[in-house]
Amino acid sequence: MTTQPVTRTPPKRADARKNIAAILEAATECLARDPDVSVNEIAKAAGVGRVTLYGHFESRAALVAEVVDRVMSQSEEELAAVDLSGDPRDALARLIETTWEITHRYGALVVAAEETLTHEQMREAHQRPLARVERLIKRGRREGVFRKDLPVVWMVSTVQSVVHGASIAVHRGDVTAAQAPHLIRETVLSAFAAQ
Amino acid sequence: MTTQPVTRTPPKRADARKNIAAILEAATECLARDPDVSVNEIAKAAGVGRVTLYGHFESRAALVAEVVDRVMSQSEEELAAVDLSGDPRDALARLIETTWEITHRYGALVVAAEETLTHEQMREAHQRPLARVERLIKRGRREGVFRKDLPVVWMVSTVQSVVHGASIAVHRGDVTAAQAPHLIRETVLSAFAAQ
DNA sequence: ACTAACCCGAACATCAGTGTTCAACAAGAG
DNA sequence: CTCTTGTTGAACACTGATGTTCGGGTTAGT
Repeated sequence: MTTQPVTRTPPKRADARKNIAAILEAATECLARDPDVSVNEIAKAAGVGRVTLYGHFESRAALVAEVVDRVMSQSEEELAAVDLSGDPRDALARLIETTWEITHRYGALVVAAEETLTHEQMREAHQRPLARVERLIKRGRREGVFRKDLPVVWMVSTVQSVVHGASIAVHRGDVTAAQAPHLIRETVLSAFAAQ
Repeated sequence: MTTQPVTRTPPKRADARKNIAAILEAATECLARDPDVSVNEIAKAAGVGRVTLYGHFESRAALVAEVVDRVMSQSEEELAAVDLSGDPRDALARLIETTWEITHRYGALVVAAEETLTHEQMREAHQRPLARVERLIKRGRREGVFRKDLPVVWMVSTVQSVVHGASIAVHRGDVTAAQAPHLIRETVLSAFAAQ
């Protein structure tokens, strides 16, 4: 999925590759700020003409899909590198830390994805990171450190809610980005603790 | 603010008043489902011509503002009726119950408001309900039943996050609307409990 | 240096939504 | 009953966005 299908066309020219990279980078940044940003602004931010952009991407939707795909695989990589062994509480804290960084970095990009991608694609995109949290929570319940009186699916959703809420709170200036991970961790772990 | 300025014009005709009511009702329902709904669809849902709608409301923005204003004052009324005395935990549970009902009922209307209203208007709209939660949390901290190691503003934001997350979870079918209040209450109270 | 690939701005077609005008028609208030 | 207010669909202008075409200019690769 993240591996590109082998193109049978001769390799692109150097400046074309550079422009494509610049467009993807600019699009990622722009969409993270404003999910409804126009193609025009993305092209301008990439230092490139709008026509050039359309030369490399079939449509706005295709560009957004490509950006989301890249961000997703990079995020997957980061999340896969998190150590989930040991005390589930510590593991969840580490997972939350990384999840927060990703969420904060890409801000409103998820909104752009929601507006562009199909529900099927969205479900697929959420599947792997969600499954990771779910596995960890289940282990914590088995080991008796997380409560068992709430549905697992709710607890997973709670992690997402609090992380997302923190992103908004930071954007609003209520708390700083530096203290956010601590607040999220403290809140979620208290909510999940077995009594 | 919620009181209409006394119009010096003669009272509207009966069918006009009825149509205005139908439009406001339809707009509330439509916007709660899709914040980007077109004026056309709102008019259709109200069983009225688009021109008629524009005869009663200067613009789409004016209509949205009116809808938000009405919803806000009704919500304010409901929230003001909540008994906030007694054990802060029980009081917060009651407040959460009502907050949940309102959030669930009006769904995506807040998104429509964000897209239409100014930041000033949004801040103003959030001020009163937020202040209510904040006062209650502060009292709970003074009385030693809520933790003091997290910023009050963060705790307020947490309530919002979890309620909003529950709305999404219900919409996604992960949990039912009936069990949502219980889950929210259980989660938030655990997160806020003094250790 | 030559050529194919690429860039770019301007102009165009298209589309969806907003907001307005008009003229015929319907209905409430007195 | 009648007159004023209100409703209506069709048609229009306008806006902002997407996506395309064209022609001339530029640049990377060999």
